[in-house]
Amino acid sequence: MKIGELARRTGVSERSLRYYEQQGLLAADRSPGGQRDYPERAVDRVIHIQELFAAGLNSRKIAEILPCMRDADGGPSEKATPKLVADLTAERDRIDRMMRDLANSRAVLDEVITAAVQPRP
Amino acid sequence: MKIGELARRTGVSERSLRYYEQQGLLAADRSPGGQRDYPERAVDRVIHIQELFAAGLNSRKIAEILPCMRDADGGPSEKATPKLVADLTAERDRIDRMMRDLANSRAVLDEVITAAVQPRP
DNA sequence: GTAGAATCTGACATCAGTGTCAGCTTCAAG
DNA sequence: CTTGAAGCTGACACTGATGTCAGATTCTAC
Repeated sequence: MKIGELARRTGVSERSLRYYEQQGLLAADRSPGGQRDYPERAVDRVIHIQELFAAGLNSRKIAEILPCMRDADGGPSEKATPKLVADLTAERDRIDRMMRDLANSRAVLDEVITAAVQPRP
Repeated sequence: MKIGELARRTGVSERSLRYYEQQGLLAADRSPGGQRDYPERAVDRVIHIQELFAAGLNSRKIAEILPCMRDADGGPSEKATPKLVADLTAERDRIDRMMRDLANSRAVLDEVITAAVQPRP
């Protein structure tokens, strides 16, 4: 599959897909003329990458995690090192914190919205 | 209270406090010599600002919301306009989406961690 | 073979909050 | 008064994923 189709199917821009390759997150074969040729699994991989970006991880960390993830083909190709596990645990804690903060922020917004819709008598 | 104390009490850098003022988020009196003098309520206000930043709102939006928030003194000084309510509702939806995404990302991390700690037989 | 769509590389811009530094002024304690 | 800590302004850097553009090349359908 060429880059245009992958972009269309994942909703990720071609620019970003090339960036992912540059960061070592997403490999691609090349046609004789040099154009990228992605395997079918790239779709899931890109989606995984986006999930991790959405979680606030940077590309370096994502590059470490990806080989340890179970993908469409089955088990992970690498096992996480103790250090990576520690890092990931820290990230998970950070996400937990972020979710609590977001819940709080949501409540703040909600209060403003409610107050505006149903003003004090 | 001067800027150093406010920074210490809120955990926000002096640089950021000055930036908040520049963005119209945080007013301060000035001493005869020109130094900022914050009221006690500024502490809560800064915390509110941080909450909203953490929720992904930018300073423009925060500037719109702040006057509509209930602060230490009681009721909001302004009522949210219909447009602001619509904006805030959209933000709230965005936060909801983000929380779902984070929950998903958390599960992804958790899977990697679990797989590493307790490998398949 | 040729036209047009798709892809390539490389470079520069953006956003927005924050860090940091320089040079100067003000404040407070002795 | 003096001295050192704290504050002020203004400027520049950074981060890091993504947008965008230019100019060249490749692919695909006719």
